[in-house]
Amino acid sequence: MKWHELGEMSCPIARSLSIFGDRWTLLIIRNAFLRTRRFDDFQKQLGITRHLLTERLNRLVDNKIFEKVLYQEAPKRYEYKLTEKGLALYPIIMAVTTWGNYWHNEDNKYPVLEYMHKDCGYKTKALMSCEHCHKELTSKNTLPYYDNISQTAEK
Amino acid sequence: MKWHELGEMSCPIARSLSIFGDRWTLLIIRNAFLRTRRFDDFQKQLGITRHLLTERLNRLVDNKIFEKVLYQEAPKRYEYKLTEKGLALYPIIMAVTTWGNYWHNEDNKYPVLEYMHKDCGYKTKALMSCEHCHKELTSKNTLPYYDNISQTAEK
DNA sequence: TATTTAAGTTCTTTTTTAGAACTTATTATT
DNA sequence: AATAATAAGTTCTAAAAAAGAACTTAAATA
Repeated sequence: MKWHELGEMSCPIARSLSIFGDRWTLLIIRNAFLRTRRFDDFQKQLGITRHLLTERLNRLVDNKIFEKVLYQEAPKRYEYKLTEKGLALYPIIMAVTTWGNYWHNEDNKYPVLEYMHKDCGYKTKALMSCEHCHKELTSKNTLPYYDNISQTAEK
Repeated sequence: MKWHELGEMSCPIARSLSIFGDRWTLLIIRNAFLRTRRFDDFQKQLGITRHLLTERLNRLVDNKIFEKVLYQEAPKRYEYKLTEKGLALYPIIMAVTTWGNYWHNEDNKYPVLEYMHKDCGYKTKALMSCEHCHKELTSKNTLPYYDNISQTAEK
């Protein structure tokens, strides 16, 4: 399967992975959430090659996850700013963080990245919960399905 | 940066990506949640090369996300079953699904994968919420930090 | 006996990634 | 005025990873 084929699958996970299913893209996005916006800053913070960073940023712009915003006229310089679509990736960042913190951290070898919920003022954990009853969602208590089953064939 | 270096970073996102930061691994895990357990079934459903599938399954077993369970004596055959650590990846699957459904789906070209919450009986959306006040967590209202700041240097 | 099933392994080719040096336009420093 | 620094790339070559197809092995089945 090639990249572009992955992007045309009906499964929303496959389509998402056609954008960030690699070693670097979610790290770039993580740093964007930490307010990094410029090419050289991403490059220095991540240690990614300039070549790859160019390619990844272009993909993210093409997919409307970043927008290029002019910040200097001569020579023209742009920064990369998360769009609304990009900001909507936050739950993924939190879910990955939470798993890495508590499950992929044998003997608590690594520090735990905590989250403070500013609205209520408490240190919090991110829970996946039901929008209806607010209880936690797990693989045991949820059932995935396509509404229109005829559209689900992935061939 | 090499794979193994990514796995030794203190950032939980970087460490997580050292396991599933590629095109295939989350798809394998998605299918595992849909009850696929055997080598040939993963291979046929995904279209992944047998070579890569072997490599990925081994990595997942090494990292205790799958366990190999003997299901036949002669010749010995094992199936790949999600461990508790593997099941804990479900919020990531849901977060990726939700984003792909609602944000990476221009003109509703692709079907929306819905979730039913069996406990309350309603069709639901997965929300990232605060374990304390149960309100939704977003990049605007949360603040990430390491408790022990001295451990956070990533070099 | 020949075919099928299941889970890999081996091989070659193609694609991606890593790593380092180079470019371009402008501003700041000596 | 000449030189160095800043910022955002681009252009190379070498190394690593993935794609794709064929082969292996051991037992069950037709």
